[in-house]
This record gives sequence, structure tokens and C-alpha cells, in this order.
Amino acid sequence: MRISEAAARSGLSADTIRYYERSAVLPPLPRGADGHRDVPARMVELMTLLHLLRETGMPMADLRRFTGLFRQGDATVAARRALLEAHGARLKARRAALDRCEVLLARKMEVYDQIEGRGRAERSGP
Amino acid sequence: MRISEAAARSGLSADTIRYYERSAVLPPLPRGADGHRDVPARMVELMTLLHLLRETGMPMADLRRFTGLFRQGDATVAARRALLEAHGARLKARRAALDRCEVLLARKMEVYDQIEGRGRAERSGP
DNA sequence: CGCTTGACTTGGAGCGGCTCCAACCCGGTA
DNA sequence: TACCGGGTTGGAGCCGCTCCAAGTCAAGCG
Repeated sequence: MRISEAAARSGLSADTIRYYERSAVLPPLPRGADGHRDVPARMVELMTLLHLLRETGMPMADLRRFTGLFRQGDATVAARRALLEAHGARLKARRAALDRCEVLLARKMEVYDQIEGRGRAERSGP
Repeated sequence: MRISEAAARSGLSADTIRYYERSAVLPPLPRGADGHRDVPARMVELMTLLHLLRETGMPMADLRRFTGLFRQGDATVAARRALLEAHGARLKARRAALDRCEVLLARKMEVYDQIEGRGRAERSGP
């Protein structure tokens, strides 16, 4: 399939796909007779995973290692598992940050309510 | 207090604090006789908020607007609320991404279990 | 008193991860 | 034939830090 379709399906942008290929996060993609990339359907699955991993904070270097391992087949499953488990920890940390932020926003909203309340109904009764 | 203490308390790095000052995310910080920044205690609160907002994906431009409004006092509460509410949407999106990623990781782990299971106990009974 | 240590200062370079752009090519349709 | 709508490349630009060199100053110590 064309790069644009792979982009649409995986969630990566076409630019990002090309960038990933350049920087060895993706393997060299096969080309059609016209020199255009002809993305194998099976690649889209990997791209989607990469998209999700990056979106949630896995660094490029780890993506690179991951796809490298992936290309070497089942013998590397243990190493891949380790990478993904490490990422699990990152997810946890991110969730914690989201939680903290949400709590703080809620508190801020209360403060704002009070300020605006005072503004609208100054010295309102108890 | 010194910049290092403000950093430790807020979660921002000293470098980042200086960078934020340079780029008008923080107001010009007062200096002591020795030329060192003397961070007012009240600023730490703002820095902590900024840290949490950035950590969860608010862009610099919004931080800048936020602190700008903050410095203008209570009249800007509505605008600040709007910024924080917009950020609430970002939090939601991030959480969704985390969720999707976690689901996918769990699935991957199952796949890996099977592959490794096959490896260790080939053609084990039903 | 001089010397070292440590925390700070500035300006500027470097980096991760894209994102956008100009300039070009190719195949298909009006 | 002229023009689209895709694709290609190389390279610049951007965001948000992060690190570094070179310098200044204050405190503590022999």
C-alpha cells in the first residue's frame, strides 16, 4: 500500500514514517517500479504499535531496538518483553502525573469559583 | 530562596527555570546583591503548577499566557479557567492513549507467553 | 591572608523528535 | 498537451529542554 494509506492506518504521519525509515526505526521499505514505497500490510501492525509506544513516551532508541529485535524473529521475544515491560513502568508514571494534574486542576477550579463568586455576589450572606 | 531550592521544590530543573525566565514563561526573577536569583516563596507554587502542566503536555505558549494572566490578577480568572479546562481535554486524550497502550501491551505479553511456551514445551498436550 | 570549594551567572551549542518546504518526477485524465 | 494528485529527496526550522565553558562571588580552612 502507499505511504499515505499506511499513515492513515497506523496513526503515524507520512513524514514520520519516512523519518523513521531514515533513522532505522523502520527497516528499509520496499519500493514499487515508480520508486514509491510499497508498504507491506504486515508493516502497518508494527507501525501502529510504534505509534502507540511513542505517543506514550517510549524513546526512539528503544523503538529502534524493538524493531531490530522484531526483525530477528522469535528468539528475541524475551528482550522485546523486557522493553515493553520497561515501558509499562513509564505508563504508570505518566498516569500518576495525569492524576496529580487532575487533582490540582480540580482544586484550581474551586479557587476560581470562589474568586468569581466573590466578584459576582460580593459580601453575600453565610 | 536559591534557584536550586526552587528547583527541588517545584520539580523543574534549575536550567529549566532559567530557560522559562528567558522565554517569558516566568517573570523576571528578583536578584540578590550577588546577582543570584532570589526566588520568592510564592513563585514556587506557580513553578510547581507549570511543572505539572508541562509534564502533562501543555505547550509553552499556553504556559506563557497563563502566567501572563496570573500576573494581572483576579480579573483574568475566567481566561485562566479556560486555559486549564482546555488542558483537561488534553489530560483525557492522554489517558485514553495510555489505556490503549496498556491494552496492547497486555495482548503482546500473551502472544509472547505463547511463543515462549511453545519454545519450552513444544507439542504439549491440550 | 591566600586557596579551595561550591553554588551561582551568562551565552551558546547540541539534541530528540518531528514538521514543513522547495524542487522534482511520474501516471492518469480532460 | 497541460495539468492534477500523488509520490520522492534533502535540508531547514521548531519546540523544549539540557549541557557546557568560562567567569564571579562567598564561605571555610590552613
